[in-house]
Amino acid sequence: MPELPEVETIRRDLVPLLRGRTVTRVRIHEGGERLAVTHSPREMEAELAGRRVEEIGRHGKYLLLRLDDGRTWVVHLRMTGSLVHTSAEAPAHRFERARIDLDDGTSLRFNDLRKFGTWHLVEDEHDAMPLSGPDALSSDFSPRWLQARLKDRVAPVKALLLDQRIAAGVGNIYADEALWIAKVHPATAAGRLGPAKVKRLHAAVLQTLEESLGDRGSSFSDYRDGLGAEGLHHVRVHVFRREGQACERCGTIIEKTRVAGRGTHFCPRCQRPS
DNA sequence: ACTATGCCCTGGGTGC
DNA sequence: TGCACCCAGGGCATAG
Repeated sequence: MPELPEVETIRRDLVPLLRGRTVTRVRIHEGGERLAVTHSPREMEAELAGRRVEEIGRHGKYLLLRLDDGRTWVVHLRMTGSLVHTSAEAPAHRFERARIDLDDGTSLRFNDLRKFGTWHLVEDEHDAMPLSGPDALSSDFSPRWLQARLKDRVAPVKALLLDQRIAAGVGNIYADEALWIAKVHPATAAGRLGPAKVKRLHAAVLQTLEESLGDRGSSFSDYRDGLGAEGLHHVRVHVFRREGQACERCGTIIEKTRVAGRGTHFCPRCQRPS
């Protein structure tokens, strides 16, 4: 599941391969009717053909391919999507949903087992991500901002960490990791966290995202970087999918439960309810 | 305004 | 070996 560190790794991989390149042809394969949100598959193919990619940006988990006609091609990988640069001749991945051929004879493949990934082609990129707040690695995501967003809320703090309006880019892996680092129980009513704990949680979010980015992301299942390789961070996580194993801080067995409708991993000793 | 729930989708894993 | 069932979850819609 690509979250901020994974999408940023892909972005950095693709910048030198894609910037300044012109799209010669796009093919959305049979069964990809839901991929292009703003256009039909045939329209999307036609609109993208001939466009040059000027810049590649990112906001939260969205990749932003800024085109020479002023529009932005907004790509979201959801849980199982990947965008991998290959030769034109490389055989299709088992779950290839679309291919993008470039003017240097290479191609990009959009692979997505569960078909949840989306493409938008828009004049204003905000239209493609209306519920996104500050990117979690931007200065707009500050301790003060987080404090204000959590104040008086009774929802579990984990649910709010997953809310892209509060911290765009945080997903299930890094929410669990940040809560462990900050020693906060995931089901704590957000408004009950004092300023010191909120500050600790904010720092923990940055820490886990940056550590994973340094490892080129986590490959728990389908995530691949822009060249098709796995990330390295999944072997260094503290709690995510480590239920039944010892907490590396205190030795207590990590538990798995359900919070905000998501699988949630935590240390019952380090992260006592407060 | 906030919170909870269900939907989308499909392969992999489990239990019988 | 085969089959039915359940699980994973980001973003969004909807209900309460």
